[in-house]
Amino acid sequence: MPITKPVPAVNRLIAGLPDTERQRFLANCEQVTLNFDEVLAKPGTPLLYVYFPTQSFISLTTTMNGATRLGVMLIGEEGMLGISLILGLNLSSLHASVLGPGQALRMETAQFCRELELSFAWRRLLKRYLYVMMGQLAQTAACNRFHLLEARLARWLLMAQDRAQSDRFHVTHEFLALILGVRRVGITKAASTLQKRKLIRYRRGDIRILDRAGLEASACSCFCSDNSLYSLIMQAS
Amino acid sequence: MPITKPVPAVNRLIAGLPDTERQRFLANCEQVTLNFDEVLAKPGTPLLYVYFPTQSFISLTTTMNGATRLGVMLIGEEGMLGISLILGLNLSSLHASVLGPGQALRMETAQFCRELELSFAWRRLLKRYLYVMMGQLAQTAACNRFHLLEARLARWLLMAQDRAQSDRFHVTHEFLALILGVRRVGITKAASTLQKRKLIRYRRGDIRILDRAGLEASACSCFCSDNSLYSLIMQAS
DNA sequence: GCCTGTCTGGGCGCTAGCGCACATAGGGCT
DNA sequence: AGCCCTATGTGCGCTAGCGCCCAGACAGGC
Repeated sequence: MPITKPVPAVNRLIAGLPDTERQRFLANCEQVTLNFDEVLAKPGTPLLYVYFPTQSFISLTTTMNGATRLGVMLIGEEGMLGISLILGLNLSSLHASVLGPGQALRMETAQFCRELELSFAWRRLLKRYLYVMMGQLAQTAACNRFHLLEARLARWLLMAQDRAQSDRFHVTHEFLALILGVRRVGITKAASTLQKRKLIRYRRGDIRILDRAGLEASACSCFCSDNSLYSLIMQAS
Repeated sequence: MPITKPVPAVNRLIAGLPDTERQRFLANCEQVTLNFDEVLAKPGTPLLYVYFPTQSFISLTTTMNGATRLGVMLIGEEGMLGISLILGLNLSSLHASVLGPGQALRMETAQFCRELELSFAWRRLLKRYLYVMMGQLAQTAACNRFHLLEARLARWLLMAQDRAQSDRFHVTHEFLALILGVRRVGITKAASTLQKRKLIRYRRGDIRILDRAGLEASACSCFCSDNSLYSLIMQAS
């Protein structure tokens, strides 16, 4: 069995459960390693498992006309994949793939539905999480419309850093272009500006955040708004 | 009491309830007239009433930094205002104002919560409606990113026509600019192209759809996707 | 060592939409 | 009638990002 990081590998949603429920839930979960670029959900198909990233993170993208894609959400240890089950629907409308490889907990969807029925705490928590997601979705929509690429890129890098729980992660310009809905060259230009300002450093897909504060200053306010909304709703008694 | 239109004034969500529940629910509703530009919800504040438009429609917009706004959703007889209550939160994250004046049914939020607790059918219906809204939100995000203004305008006009249940309604270029997140001049340009092509006609804020089929051809595919998603999810047994 | 595939950088002409400023026209009010 | 306010139309220079293409640079496999 591989040695895990010294940091306890938890998921914030699961951590939000009352002690006894959490124990029971964890006992029914399965620990898995997610590999880079692994596809966990396709639009229009049901999910087999729900996932709770602990040290990995997942990217959700919309698909238009089957071709064009656009990143709409990033899921790390603060969230889960499969939230639509709280609405009683096992149907993904988005594409989900692994962006940050690593550990996650998972559970079969049928089993998870049973857990939901049993646990008021789970339902309450996940309804709140869904509310936050909707808020962030609306925020992202506006962000894509109004903010300049450099600011959006900075925002995204910060979000990724939080979810990777590390100041380095792997993502190429090509991939960023797909997620932010721009050309690859656009990313190259924006990223190299950030690099010249010593905020980040990258080399063949390995990105490293050098100056988080500076990056926050370059990012649009959406990053802040998202975080405020999350803590406002999720920690509310 | 004013004479209503010959068309039966119903709301599709309410119509989706089983007969006995619908009767009871309607008995507890209040019929109101919504006035143009009336504000029904502000971000960060609780709702007093939930609204079910029957012949009116409501526009939802995000607010960024308090200033810039962007339309994200349109609510007519196919939907409701106050869906976040299904998540157990009485908190609007969006701005809601009346765009198409007319009749609507409303209920106090506290009362509505009680109805939700009592009715499995309501919960099921509204969870599905929320799922559809999320899908449409993601679609709109991508639409705003990729599609040209003229197509987005055409899409919006079609959505408004459906919700107004009429081929004419009132909305100025200025307002459209706000909702679509562009300059007023941009709307003037796009709208006059549509007018030259005899798809629409407008004069001082009074818009009339002349050629729906033609407009559909000019609109982006998002209009179709939205409708498909709605009927797929809402009519499913 | 070489070769191939992936990743990053840069140039060039183009367009949608921006910001700003001004012009015209209809409707309602006095 | 005269006036003002709102709604629409137009012109001009500017920029972010597009599409396309090619160049260099590094890594891994043979």
